[in-house]
Amino acid sequence: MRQEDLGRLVGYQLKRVQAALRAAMDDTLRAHRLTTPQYVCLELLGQRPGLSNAELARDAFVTRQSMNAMLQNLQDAGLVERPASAPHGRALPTRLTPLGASRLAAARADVLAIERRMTSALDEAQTRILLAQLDSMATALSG
Amino acid sequence: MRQEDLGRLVGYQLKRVQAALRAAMDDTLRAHRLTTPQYVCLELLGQRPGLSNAELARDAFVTRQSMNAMLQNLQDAGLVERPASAPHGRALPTRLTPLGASRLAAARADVLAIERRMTSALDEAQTRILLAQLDSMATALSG
DNA sequence: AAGCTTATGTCAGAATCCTGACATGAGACA
DNA sequence: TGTCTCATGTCAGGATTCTGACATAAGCTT
Repeated sequence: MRQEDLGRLVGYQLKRVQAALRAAMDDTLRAHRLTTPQYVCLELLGQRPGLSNAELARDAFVTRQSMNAMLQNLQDAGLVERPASAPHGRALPTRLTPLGASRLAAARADVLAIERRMTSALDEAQTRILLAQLDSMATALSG
Repeated sequence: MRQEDLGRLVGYQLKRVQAALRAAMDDTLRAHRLTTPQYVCLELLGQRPGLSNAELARDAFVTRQSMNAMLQNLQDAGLVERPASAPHGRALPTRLTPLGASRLAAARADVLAIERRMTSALDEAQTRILLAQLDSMATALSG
């Protein structure tokens, strides 16, 4: 097939996998009435309740403005809740509603199935090495 | 449950690396007056001259409409050229102008430096394995 | 106490990208 | 030949995200 130079760059293959993963997640999450960024937001809140908008934005790799709009939608859908006033500073700690928690649990099963399918060619040791390599790549770029 | 921590998911680390890579490329390419998608487009044309808009879109992981707008900008900037009418079918084969080729060469040096920095912790054998793993992950999701 | 720094939430505007739709050109096939 | 299917380029509209900017709140330094 096409054996062009671009395919031998890690950055290009990275983008290719990420695009395929995003498409697979969008397809699956549509049945749960969630977008991929929304799912990431719910997952973060499920594991670390009380995160502020800015913290969520950093961990989801979007801007504060984008995450704020996303939280508005999730709040209107009744999946998350925020206090009207800040208990400390300006940060508004966000939490999942019972509806949001159940929606997350249902969606997570399907997303984990995608993750398993994606890494089906890798055993546990290879996956561990891959995670370490990805971590070193991210820190090499950010740090 | 620590096992289901987001950081232990390959998909999340993938997104993290991709975000860091995109930020690094945006910063570097700004000096060349190029965006990251525009650079990818020029790189594709540099290696496979005469690609159509639809082919470029597929290989750059964007829609035809987005790529078409991108080509309009690159054409206005004098970096690429397209014939006014299609020599066969409806596809308009696009090529780099001399200015586009030189711009690409200058930008490529900086982008390859980022690629090397990103994979600085990996030797040649590890990089080869990583590329193979990423390829298997993409095909497992798409196929 | 006063000023500086940092972080957060928010508003306004623009740029980017996408979904949906339509007409055109080429090849396949009855 | 006529029709069907597929791919391409393009238009219109909307959704998402970003950049830039501002005011507020807490911690720290002087």
